[in-house]
Amino acid sequence: MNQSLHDIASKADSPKNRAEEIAFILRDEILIGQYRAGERLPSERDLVARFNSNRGAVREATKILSELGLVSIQPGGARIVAVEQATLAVLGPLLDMREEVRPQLIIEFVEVFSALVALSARLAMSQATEQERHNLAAILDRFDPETESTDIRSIMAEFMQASIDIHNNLVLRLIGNGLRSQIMGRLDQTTSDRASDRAFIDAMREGVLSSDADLLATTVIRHFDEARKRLIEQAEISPSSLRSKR
Amino acid sequence: MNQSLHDIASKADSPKNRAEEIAFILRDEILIGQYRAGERLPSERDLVARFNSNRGAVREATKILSELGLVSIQPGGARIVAVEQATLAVLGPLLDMREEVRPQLIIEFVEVFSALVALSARLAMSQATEQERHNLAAILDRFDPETESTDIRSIMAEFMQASIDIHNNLVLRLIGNGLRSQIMGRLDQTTSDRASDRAFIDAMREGVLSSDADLLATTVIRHFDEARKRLIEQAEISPSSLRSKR
DNA sequence: TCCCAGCAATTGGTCAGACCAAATTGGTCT
DNA sequence: AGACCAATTTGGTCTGACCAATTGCTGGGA
Repeated sequence: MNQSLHDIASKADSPKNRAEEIAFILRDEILIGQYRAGERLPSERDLVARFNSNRGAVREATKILSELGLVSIQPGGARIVAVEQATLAVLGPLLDMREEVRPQLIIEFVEVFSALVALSARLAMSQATEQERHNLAAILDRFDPETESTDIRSIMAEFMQASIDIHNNLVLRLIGNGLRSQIMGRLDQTTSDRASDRAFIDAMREGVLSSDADLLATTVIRHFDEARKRLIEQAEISPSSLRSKR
Repeated sequence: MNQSLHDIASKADSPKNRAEEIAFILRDEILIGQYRAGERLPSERDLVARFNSNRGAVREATKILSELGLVSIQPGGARIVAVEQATLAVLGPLLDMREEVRPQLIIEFVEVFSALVALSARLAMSQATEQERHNLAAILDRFDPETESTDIRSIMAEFMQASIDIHNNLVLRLIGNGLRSQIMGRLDQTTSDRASDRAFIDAMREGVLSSDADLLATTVIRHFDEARKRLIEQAEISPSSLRSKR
């Protein structure tokens, strides 16, 4: 069977059925740039022939693509839509497929994620109970600079979730869901400065315990800004980083 | 013909085919709370009987729901998933369906949107050319406190888009897409303080022209914070606002 | 040469019916 | 009660057919 493309994509999503299998292959081909935006997707009957399947499965597959915002289906033909108009759900596949945009994409993610963590912390502080603040601090306490096992990334993710549980902002939660499912497990283990991490965590805990929203926000922003600068340096050093346009 | 404008403006999304029709009905029923999370969705064959359709259409419909994150389909049965685990795409329907959560949801949206606008403005300032900054200012200049027609909301939306075009952060763009498509045309025309709006716009323009990212960010945050407070007051005055849990 | 009306092929939308494998269910035996 | 098993239900796959709208070609007229 043809699984070459599938293997690349299988980092996170494994198709549950034939329709998803077809959808994922087509999705990856679109993201790779095999079809240009505005072009027509092969007709359902052609896809049936290509994938040796049936129209039912193919239609379900194209339905998925249209739900991702990658194609626009109309009677007469389906057309490819620019990635810029798609859904957050294309982020993960994009990270898996396009090696050359990975560094830049990760930087962009950090920029947004930091703002959202700062916002979430701020909102949580405005209505957290004593107990809830201690729970947040407990999450931060799990960080241990000695052991390599404790990943500051997972701690931040958990902190984000916990703070969302406090303020219960559904919009923020849904965005968080999207980002988490797309990014989780796709980030490299970049070595970070453990001492700086330690200081960051400590500042966070102080902010949480004293319920100082401003301190929390600035701490988060500053830390992620450093992380961003590190990432940019790495991207500039590594080859094939001269990306102008997507 | 060109129906994009109509599509965006129309409050209720009109199904393009039978599958979407079925999907939207089921989606709304789930969001209303007709099925509880964890419950089983009626079997495909039952749905065929109920909607007087065929399994192909019904399967496409459930595929859409699963893509929205509202149901989890497995051999043996499909189960309803909690709204909290869904996609941003449920926001719009939620605004349309659940009158009682509308005010709270709008407040939550404003909280997130303001943070994103502030971030976007900040990112844009860090790399905008002279020309681009003037374009941003031109958008703000469209605001005219005398005429009722100029909606500050649409100006902010346009400003957001323009700033995204400058920094070109794909993550932020995708989130913006999701929010825009869900919120556009579903917000009431709340009367705002035109004088305060004028001051806000002026401060924004000054920040843009002087490329002062910090001024921009604080201006945005402060203005939306006022808007939020107004919304909270309105929500507390209006009936059925004592919302505890979703 | 250019434009466009009209025709034919293509395309997505809908539908009916069949079989398979996995999961669920309900009853039975221990 | 609990473990086990068989029947039923359920989603997954597949075939083949017809309709309506769109598309694209083509031939005739300006």
